[in-house]
Formats: sequence, structure tokens, C-alpha cells
Amino acid sequence: MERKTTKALILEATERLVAEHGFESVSLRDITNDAKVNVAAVNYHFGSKEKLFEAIQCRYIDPVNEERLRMLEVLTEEGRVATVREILEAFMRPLLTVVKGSEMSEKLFFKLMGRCVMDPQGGLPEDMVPGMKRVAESFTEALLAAAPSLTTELVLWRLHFTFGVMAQTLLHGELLYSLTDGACGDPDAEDQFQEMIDFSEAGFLAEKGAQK
Amino acid sequence: MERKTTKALILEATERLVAEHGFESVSLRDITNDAKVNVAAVNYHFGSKEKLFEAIQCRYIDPVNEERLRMLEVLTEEGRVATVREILEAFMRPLLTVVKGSEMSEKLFFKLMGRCVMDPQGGLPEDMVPGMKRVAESFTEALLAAAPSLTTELVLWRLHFTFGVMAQTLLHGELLYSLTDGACGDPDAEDQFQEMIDFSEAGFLAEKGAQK
DNA sequence: GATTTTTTCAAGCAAGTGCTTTAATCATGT
DNA sequence: ACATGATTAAAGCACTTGCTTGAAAAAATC
Repeated sequence: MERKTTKALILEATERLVAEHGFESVSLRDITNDAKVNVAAVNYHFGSKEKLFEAIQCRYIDPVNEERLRMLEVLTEEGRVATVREILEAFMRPLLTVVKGSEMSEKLFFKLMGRCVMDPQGGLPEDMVPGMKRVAESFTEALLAAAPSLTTELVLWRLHFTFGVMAQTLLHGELLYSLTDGACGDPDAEDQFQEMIDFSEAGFLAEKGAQK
Repeated sequence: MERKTTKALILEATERLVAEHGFESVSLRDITNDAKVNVAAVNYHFGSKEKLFEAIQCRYIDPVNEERLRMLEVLTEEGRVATVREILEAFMRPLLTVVKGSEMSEKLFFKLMGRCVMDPQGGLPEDMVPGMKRVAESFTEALLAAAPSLTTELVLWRLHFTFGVMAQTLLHGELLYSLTDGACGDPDAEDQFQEMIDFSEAGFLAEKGAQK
């Protein structure tokens, strides 16, 4: 039973603490105490606190974005036009896929993902922006083809809304549970994803400017 | 032309800085420098940084929640059953109403509201929880009546999703703009609200477990 | 086994944190 | 003009922040 490397201990502790408290609230001492390593180890292995945080952000978001593009390519190969539902599935499911390939618990992973998109300390890491842009562009294009009655602007905004649905669910599932004294039930991740897809698909297909 | 009171200067500076950088990132010195007042003034007028933040959070959220309940009451008085769209309107419009009665710009106000619901430092202020619960309960009840085919759990989750749509839009509208190089357009607040309502209404009315 | 090279550790630095203290200033009423 | 209470201001306190230092320990290389 080999002891884990200091670097791995730091990464794990940081993920745990950031998921729980957010980037801005976690200090170097919090991390090194939790990981039971020396303070200097962070700067030795990562260069700075900021670079450690960037490593945390890229570690899972990059694979998620790659898997998103891969799934989308499968859907649209040979000129096939995918449905809105299939595209949304390709957008969301990679989160489930990647967490299963990691060693983290689902709850922790989802919270961490939520933190990454909602409180990225000082904006997204510079080298992640192109990846995010490519995902946004590819999915916008596919959604436009799937719902040709929508304008580009509307697709972008509704994709943004879908992002909000995901982030809220990932980050604040527990808050809903406590605010409703458990009345919301405790669905597993797969069921939650289906419900998010049901909701977002219908939202995407809504008529523009529906009347009361 | 009377000079503004120190207390008002502090409140305004705090709102500005918190909207821009989030609760966790704003220090007493940031605030007092920006407001051009002495550091001690915050503790003199508010007791502590935490109480100042609570004041900031309650200042607008409480009126928004009151207006929400007021609008909902109008919709359901005399046993009338409101539509999902009307109920969502009652949930969202108070944000527009309250900001117009304030002295803040819409953009700043929306960001601040987003911060309040997404990064409340150390959870919501204790005395705001009952208000939030009452809003959640009243709207859940009304939505259940408006869409009787849905279960309580589903209504709660979809209200949660709607909350996510709002928070994302309030807080990260600029991010979408920059990520898409402006391709999302720059709709005014009223148009954005209509689009959020279109999306959320359709999401609420979605069939459960729709098939691909 | 000796020599690098890599990694860990305790200690400490300058700067920033929330908050308090004590004295000065301002406004108010008499 | 004086006294009283409310407000502001400068200095500083104990503590935490991210990060560095220089030496010890461990691992790898010869």
C-alpha cells in the first residue's frame, strides 16, 4: 500500500474544499492542513495557488468538453440532422461519463463543476476559453439545424439558460433539499439528468413570444 | 446639494463592489477606500462586516419576495386558477419592478441579485430563510394547481431549474456576450425576461420522461 | 558508497484581514 | 458660549494571507 504522492494529496484536498466552499474561500493553509502536507509543497509542485486552481479547473472540464464534441460529432456525421433532445443529451451526459471515470463521488464532482463555471476565480483560465468557445459554436450550429425556426440569438440565449439549469442543479441541489424539507425527493444523478433534459428540450422548442 | 451620509456611501460602494467581485472577494478596505470613508465607519454604522452584508442581501431581496407574493395573491384571489405563464411572470417581474424603484442601474442590480442567491457568504442570512420558504411554498402550490399533471417533486425541481435560468442570466449575461463575440445581441431587460419566461414556461409544461 | 537531484520541512516575511481604541470633530439643544 | 451626544479619523492589534528561505531528509544516479 503505497502512500499517495504529495501532489495527488494536494489535488484531492483542493477539490474537496473548493467543491464545498468555493475557490475564493479556500486558503493555502486550509488545503495543506487538510492534505496533511507542508505549506511550501503547493508552491513547489504547482508554482502558485492560482496555478493550482487552474489545474483543478482544467482537470475535468477539458475532458467533459472533449466528450461533448465527440458525442456531437457522432450525432451529426454523414450529414445527419440530430434532434434537440439528442444534442442536449450530448451536452449533459459527458458530466456523468467523466465522473464515472474519476475517483470522485458524484456529489462532490458536480459541486466542483458548478464552482468552476459559476465562481471561476478571476474568470476562466485563459487557455480554456478557446475550448469553451468551440463547444458553444458547435452546439449552437447543431441546435440551429435541429430547430431551424429559431434565430441564432435565441439559440445562444437558450443554451445559456440550459447552462443555468445545469449549474444550479449541480451546485445547489442540497439547498433545494433543505429549503423544501426533503419534499423534492432525492433522485439519483441519472434521473436528475433526464429531468433537466425534459425541461431544457421543451424550453428550446418553445414558440418565440408565446402569449398569455 | 447635501453630501450623502456615510452610511449611504458605504451601502452604495458595497453594492457596487459585491456585484462586480462577489461577497467573498470584497474586503473592508476595498469598501472604505471606494466609498472614501474611514475603515471604522463600517463597524460604527453596521456593527460588523457580516451584518453589512446581511443588510445588502435583505435590502432588495425582501421587497422582491414581498412583491412576488403580492402578485401571486392577485392571480389566485377568489379561487381563480392562474396559468403557469402568469405564475412565472409573478416570479420574475418583481425583479424589474424593484430595480426601477431603486437608484441602481439594471445591470448592477441584476448582478447583485445573482450574487445574493449564488454566493451568499456562509449561506443565506438566517432571517431570510422563512421568507424564501414561503415564496417557494406558495409558488409550488400555485404551479401544482396550474399544471395538475405534475407531481410535487417535479414542480419543485422545475422551479429550481427556473431559478437557475434566472441566476445565470442575471449574473453571467456579460460572459455570454464575450464568449460569443456579441453574437447573442444585447436585448434589454424586458426582452430578456420574456425570453426567460418563454423558456421556463415550456420547460414547466413538458411531458415527464419525453422520449427521443 | 558517494554524489547529485528531488522533495520535505520549520521558520519567517511583507502585506492584508476584521476590528478596536482613543482622541478629535461635528452637530445639536440649552 | 457651553455642554452633550453623534460621528469621524488615525493608529494599532492580533491574526491570516500567499509565498520564500535555507537547511534537512529522501530518492535517484553514478
